[in-house]
Amino acid sequence: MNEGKLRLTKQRQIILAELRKVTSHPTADDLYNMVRQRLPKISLGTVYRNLEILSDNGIIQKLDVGGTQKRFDGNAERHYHIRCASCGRVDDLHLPPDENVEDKAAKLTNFKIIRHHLEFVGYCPSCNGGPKSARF
Amino acid sequence: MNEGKLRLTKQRQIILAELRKVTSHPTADDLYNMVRQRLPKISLGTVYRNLEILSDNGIIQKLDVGGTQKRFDGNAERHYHIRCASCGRVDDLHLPPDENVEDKAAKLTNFKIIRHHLEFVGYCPSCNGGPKSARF
DNA sequence: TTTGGTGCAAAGGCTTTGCAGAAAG
DNA sequence: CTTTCTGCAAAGCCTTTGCACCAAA
Repeated sequence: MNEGKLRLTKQRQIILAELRKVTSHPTADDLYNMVRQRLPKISLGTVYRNLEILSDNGIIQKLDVGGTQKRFDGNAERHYHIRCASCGRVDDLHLPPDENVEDKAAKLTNFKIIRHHLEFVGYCPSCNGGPKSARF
Repeated sequence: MNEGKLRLTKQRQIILAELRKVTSHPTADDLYNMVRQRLPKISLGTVYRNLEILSDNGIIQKLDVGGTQKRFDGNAERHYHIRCASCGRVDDLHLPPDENVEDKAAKLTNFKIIRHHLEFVGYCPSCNGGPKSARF
């Protein structure tokens, strides 16, 4: 975690700006390629470090929606996601967050609940026939 | 994926038996250590391969509940999970799966929905004071 | 037999980290 | 100035894979 104050470096500003431009929930590597168009000398390590810092501070969200890579969301508000089982694309789902569900869960466990995640898996419009039609 | 027929090898049977013994959602490495007590010569690669095959065939579930390692669940029925933000422990949550939520989501997207996952994050009884008291 | 499975070790893929120099405040 | 940040490269960690031998059916 990061205890000190954050500096507004060029790298940090551009990473955040690029992430906020899109709704595609890019991976760290995606962001690296996006940012590189404006800052060709930036390193992948810097992108990882900044994404970590920004999400630790609640400025962005780090998503773990399945797959091998983490994804990032420039929208820090609570919302749900849907992922394509075929191409991996992740979209926002504008379903109002269910507040009651945490109370219901609280009654069934001894955990102190902090938050919940709801993720849908399906086939996106481009992959719609199912897995076969989606492989190339 | 696996198209051929499955053989009932000693390794496969014991991996499945050990996984079904527990409700702790072990990682591949956890299982490796569990199985090694009965089959000392088994390799970690075999554990990974079998867990993959078993989950591809719907006999077990592979979980991606956050953190760096995947976890495995010997209970193939649909159910939700709760993870401790401090120690990483994952418990089952016996909240009845919400069937309606997939219909609601379907109206908001062009995806063909296959399934959904609901995961809670909190502090487990052992870590209950929050993150500070939980670090050793 | 035939064909899928195993053990071993190496390779892979994503992410983190040590370090010396650069830059923000 | 002081402290954080950056670029680079190496290291780390989890998982997958190639290969020769083994074993289930």
